[in-house]
Amino acid sequence: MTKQKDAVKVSKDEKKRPLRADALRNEDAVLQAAKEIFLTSGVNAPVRDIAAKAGVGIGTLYRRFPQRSDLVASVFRREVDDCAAKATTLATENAPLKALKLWLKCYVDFLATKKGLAAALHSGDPAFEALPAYFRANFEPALTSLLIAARDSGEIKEVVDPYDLLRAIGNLSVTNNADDIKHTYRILDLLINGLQFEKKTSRGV
Amino acid sequence: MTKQKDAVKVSKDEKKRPLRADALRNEDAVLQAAKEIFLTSGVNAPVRDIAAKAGVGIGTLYRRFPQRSDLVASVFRREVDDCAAKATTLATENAPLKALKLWLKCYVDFLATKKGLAAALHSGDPAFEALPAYFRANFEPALTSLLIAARDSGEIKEVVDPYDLLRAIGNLSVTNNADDIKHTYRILDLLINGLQFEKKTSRGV
DNA sequence: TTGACAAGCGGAACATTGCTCCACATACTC
DNA sequence: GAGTATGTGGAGCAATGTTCCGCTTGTCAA
Repeated sequence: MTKQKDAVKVSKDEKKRPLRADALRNEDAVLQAAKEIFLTSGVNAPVRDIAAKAGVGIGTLYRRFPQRSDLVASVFRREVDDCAAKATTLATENAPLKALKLWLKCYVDFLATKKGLAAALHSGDPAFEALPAYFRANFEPALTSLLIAARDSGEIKEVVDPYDLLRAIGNLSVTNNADDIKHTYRILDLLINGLQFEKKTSRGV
Repeated sequence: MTKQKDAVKVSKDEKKRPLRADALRNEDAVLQAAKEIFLTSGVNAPVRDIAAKAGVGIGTLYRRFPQRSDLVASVFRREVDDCAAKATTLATENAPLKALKLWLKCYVDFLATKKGLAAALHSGDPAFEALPAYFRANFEPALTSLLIAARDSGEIKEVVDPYDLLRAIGNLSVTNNADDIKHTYRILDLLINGLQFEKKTSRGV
């Protein structure tokens, strides 16, 4: 209503005001603390522990994340963002095939830390409903660009459907235990190897 | 130590004494109540509700099932037992193929009520670790005998690997929503149909 | 049938944890 | 520097898992 608000509004593109600096800091601290605690104690860790680790009060945490599940979902989204963003970084710093390999390893590592979350995803909590779509919406383009770059450079012959590949690796990781990650890496090598050569025409069985 | 105890011990095969009659009744009531409540409210339903529905005190429930997860696991085992036992019943009351069909439908229904449990199974709680093995140890023989009977009677041509079939149907059920059970039935019909005819030699792709 | 007592029962009480509320603090605007 | 919207912190509430223990009851020898 007032001039000030309008002035502020102009400087920002949507809401009335930017978040206060301390609020931003706190939000970041909470997400970081939650990420670490989820990793060590699982997604069912007490909210109090997360607030304590982040050095903020419980009220602060709840203002930003009204429900436990909101926090879990935010951490998840943030990690998806990080992992997907790494595709760009890796692509600029490495040859296409190398970038592809490195990123797929990142992806496996990402999955490896999501054990407890798989259970949460199936809990029926509405806060989690959008996560699979978010997952796909971020990872599929990331992998697609890596695959295309590798094919254009001639380092791989085939471009598999990115979603198929993501799912295949996902299934690998889900079925295996935490310490089977070596096994997952080996199968991953096999998959990458397969990408590098002309597909033979399959016949019979 | 005393004669009495020895006498009792002889009449029983393992522990010192049989469970008191009321204790047995209560255990049964709790399992029944838990089964119903898990179905309507999920496996996270309050323990108090279950005790109330069973008409017993909380202490009674906790004596028999020291942890929530013990109760969940017991209910699960009991349902596995029931479902597996039905294979025998159905086999004696029906022609082999009919028995097979009916049992697979039972199995689908069993799976349909296990949505919340899938999440619990991946929660990492040690009480659940043995459940997948229990699942397989009971269902695989049950299905095997039905399949063999149907093949011996000539009603089906192929005997697929029972575990493959169990898993395939399991995956069907997991991927689909609760009201997609009709769809699962249709695919199940297809599978059964496939069993009834000679397998064609596959070629290409 | 009865008495003795171990086995079992029930629920009050405690512990943990998700979440709310509001008096107080502080970053931002002018 | 003052005023105020914004944000903070943690006490406290409610729900729920779990323990504890005095009372009740099924069981069995006599």
